[in-house]
Amino acid sequence: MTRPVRVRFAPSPTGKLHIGGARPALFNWAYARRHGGVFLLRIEDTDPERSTKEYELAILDGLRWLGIHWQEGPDVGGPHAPYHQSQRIERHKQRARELSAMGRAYPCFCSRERLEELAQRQEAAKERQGYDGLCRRLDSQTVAQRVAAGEPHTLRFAVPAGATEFHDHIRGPMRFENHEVEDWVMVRSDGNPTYNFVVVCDDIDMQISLIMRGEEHLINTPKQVLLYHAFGAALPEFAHLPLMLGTDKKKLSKRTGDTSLQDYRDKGFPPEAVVNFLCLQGWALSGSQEIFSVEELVANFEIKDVNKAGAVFDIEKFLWMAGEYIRRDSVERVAERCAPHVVRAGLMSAEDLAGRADWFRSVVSHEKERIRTYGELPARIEYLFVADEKLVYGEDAEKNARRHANRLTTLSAFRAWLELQLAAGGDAAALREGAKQFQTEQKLKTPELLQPLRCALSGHASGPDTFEVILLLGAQRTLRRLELAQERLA
RNA sequence: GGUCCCAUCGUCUAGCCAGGCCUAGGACACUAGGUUUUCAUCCUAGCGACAGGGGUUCAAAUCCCCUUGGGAUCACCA
Repeated sequence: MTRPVRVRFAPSPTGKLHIGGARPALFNWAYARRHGGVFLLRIEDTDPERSTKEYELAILDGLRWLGIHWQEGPDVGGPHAPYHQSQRIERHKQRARELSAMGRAYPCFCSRERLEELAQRQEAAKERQGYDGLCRRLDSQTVAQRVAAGEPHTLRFAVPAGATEFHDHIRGPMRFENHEVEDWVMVRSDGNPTYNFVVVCDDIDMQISLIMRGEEHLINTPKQVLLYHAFGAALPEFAHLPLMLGTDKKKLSKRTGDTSLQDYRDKGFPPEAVVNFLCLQGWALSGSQEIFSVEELVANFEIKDVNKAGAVFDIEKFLWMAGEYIRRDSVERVAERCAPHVVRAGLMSAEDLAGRADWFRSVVSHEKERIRTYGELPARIEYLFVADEKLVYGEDAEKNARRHANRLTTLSAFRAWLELQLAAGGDAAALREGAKQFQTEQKLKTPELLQPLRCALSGHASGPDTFEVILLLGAQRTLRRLELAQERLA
């Protein structure tokens, strides 16, 4: 019963792409690539109240950012178009009529009030919740009359007796007793079909061979399996992925921090790191390799290796991984990706950046191993852009500088020495060597020279090599800052 | 509460399916050293887990059962 591999990701555009949603997308995509199948995108926009075009676009954009590509979808089309669920409604309605004609669904005239009452009664009696099947017992003549009279009604699926079984690739054999599954609403009183119905219609029509999705759908699956049987359609395979959890161990939500992919993108996480980290939540390449590429993922991804238990989203490890990707990347690319953050922070304009590309790359090369996200760069290098007079001395930096009683004379002497050195040219290494000599001649301990110096130049207690900072700043600003420091540190 | 799912260091995980190679491996975090003018990086070491109880077996983290704990879901939302 092998059929072509066709998998899908079917987000509903009612919000930004959630990181808990990006992972199933990623796994489906990897699975399709691994098996030479098709990965398609279907937009489940059947809730007009909450769906927006903006969200839809943002979701597509987010997926592309991660490097996930689809062969069929709303923007690229495909043999099973349309890929907007809302545009398939006539087909859904037709399928609903088919099921009615087969006697597998029946009209339900129960009012919302009665349903509410029923639920309350069941709750109070601690009975099983769910529809009691009142309208299922109506005789066909009565039903026909009431429908003809235009009485509002929903269409409910008539769940048969017995049990429903299916195999889950992650959880193994599953079995649900049908009497635990209520006669659920298939078509609303306004004529619009519900999720559990349309999702099956579309998955059948689009010949989906495997449905891989979050565990929250596991309990919906028997309803859907029953529908496949009713339609006489081939059952797809199922795989229910473990949930991504917040630190409270509950399903990840806005409550426990940033959950949208966009948030991490804005913060400057490398997309490769996001992909890698998302994979690591529930799947591992091996017991010892944390960092791996998408190619390695695709070459090794097996559903059976996916964990059953939910994974707590650990932002610390995520940040570590982001930093790891940045450190391993080239200066050129890190600079390129940091650029928008620097512009957004108002430090440089795009033109500045273009005009001083070499200088900026040099800045990045010295900060590359200190940042974990591209977004961390601006705050670290702001001192390079502020007016010399407005440089802020950090508390620690100033304390370190003031520790040395000879700071003013040291600064003054060093400034005089440096002025000559800078005029002569030379790289940071040469300056560093020269400064060592200066230090010896002046009988200074290293901190006596470098701590006041660092404070004067950057105002930070830590950062890149001081002599690199001098070159980054340039002669004029360096000397000016040393001058100012002699007043400010007095 | 009903139904369903799950259970290895604080966290992510390897090992489990095909029981012995496990004195349970790796990573993040944390701690202590080393390298560095500082910070970061890098290196070394340490801390730290098979939820509990029964079985099966010569042998169980691995198989079975129970308990406990956690989670998902109970819409005319997707």
